[in-house]
Amino acid sequence: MQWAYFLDTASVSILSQAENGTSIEVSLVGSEGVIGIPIVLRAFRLPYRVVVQGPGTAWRMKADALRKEFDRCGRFHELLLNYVHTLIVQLAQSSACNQFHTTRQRLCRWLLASQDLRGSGELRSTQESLSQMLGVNRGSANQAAGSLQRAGLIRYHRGHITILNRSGLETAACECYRIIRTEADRFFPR
Amino acid sequence: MQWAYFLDTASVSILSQAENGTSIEVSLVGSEGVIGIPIVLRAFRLPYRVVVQGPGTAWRMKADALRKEFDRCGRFHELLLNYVHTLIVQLAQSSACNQFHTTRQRLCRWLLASQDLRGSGELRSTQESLSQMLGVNRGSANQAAGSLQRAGLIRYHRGHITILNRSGLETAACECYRIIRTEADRFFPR
DNA sequence: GCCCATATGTCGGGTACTCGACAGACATCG
DNA sequence: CGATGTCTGTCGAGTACCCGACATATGGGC
Repeated sequence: MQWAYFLDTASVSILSQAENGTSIEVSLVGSEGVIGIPIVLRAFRLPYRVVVQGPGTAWRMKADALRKEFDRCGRFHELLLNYVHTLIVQLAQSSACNQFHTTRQRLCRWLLASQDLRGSGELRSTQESLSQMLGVNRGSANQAAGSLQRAGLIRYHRGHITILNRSGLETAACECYRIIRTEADRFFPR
Repeated sequence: MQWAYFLDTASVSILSQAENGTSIEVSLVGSEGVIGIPIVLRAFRLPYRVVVQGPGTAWRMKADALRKEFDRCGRFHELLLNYVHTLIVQLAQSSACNQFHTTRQRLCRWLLASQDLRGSGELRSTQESLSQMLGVNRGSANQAAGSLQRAGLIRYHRGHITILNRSGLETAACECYRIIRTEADRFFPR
């Protein structure tokens, strides 16, 4: 890890790949987050893949500079620690969510989080890549997406997803979206 | 949060409770860990329950003192950050594990981690509490535990579990145990 | 020795999801 | 225009797990 990235309009997925080749998104990072937390935690590596979700801009910073500024224990230190806290809550909640909630509920959560990060109801993702984010079979992703489209919550076509009814999605999502969002808003209000 | 706890012989589960009342363990903390990370992250609360697994000892430290010592950015600062890194990996891996692996595999992982933390192959846990740790139905926990007992890997009786064949458990567990363990050993070798 | 709370075993119906496969719809490019 | 690769819809067999219920076994307390 030579650089840390502060995302501007880009959003980034952190993916875990299982031994059988399937993958699942463990964290979705946007402008309130940082790619490179292991640098400040003195770990310098992370056993996961980082995938940029689409075109967008970011700033980068040398790992050494990041650590030096962090170690001054000023406002930068505090902000990064706050982000680490929201990351921990995001990870813990995802863990429970994967165990308890249906693919449909989790898809709603992903769509809402993606809209938050990209600041737009227009998303780019095929059902194939959706299934890799959610860690499910493509057929299951198709069922969930089709169900949301029939309910009028989203519309999609060849890799282009449009969110039509955000509050409807919030109702159809599990509580995990709200829990993660509440914790993030404490430190990074919009 | 008034106190942070440094565990000695105790082990502690951090549980997430879903709205339907079911629960799942999101983190298992032992002597290499700390209860109270939100204090140093300036969050001071965490939306999860903390449950002590059994009798054991720990030291405690006032929240203010913890934060002050942390902010000196010395060795204590570094050690806590290292633990935060291992916590992040533990959470991310659990998230993937819950999605991909069977109850039997996950039970093996939990037994191995518990043995590591308690330093003993004698564990106290009923199938009911096992099911709450794994976030599954008690019937499923019963099936998984019965299968391991028939395979000669463990023996259990009325809330008392004995690990008979540790390497067999490692074979029957998913890769998640090894991944989490490897990351922890980097910073906290036994 | 008996009672009772606790722990474990089991069963059947139902559901969500997997896995592989195939077909149709669509956009792009030659 | 036709060919090709991508994206989406669907299907059937199989599996893991849920949920509630009930039965059995066990150990401690009276």
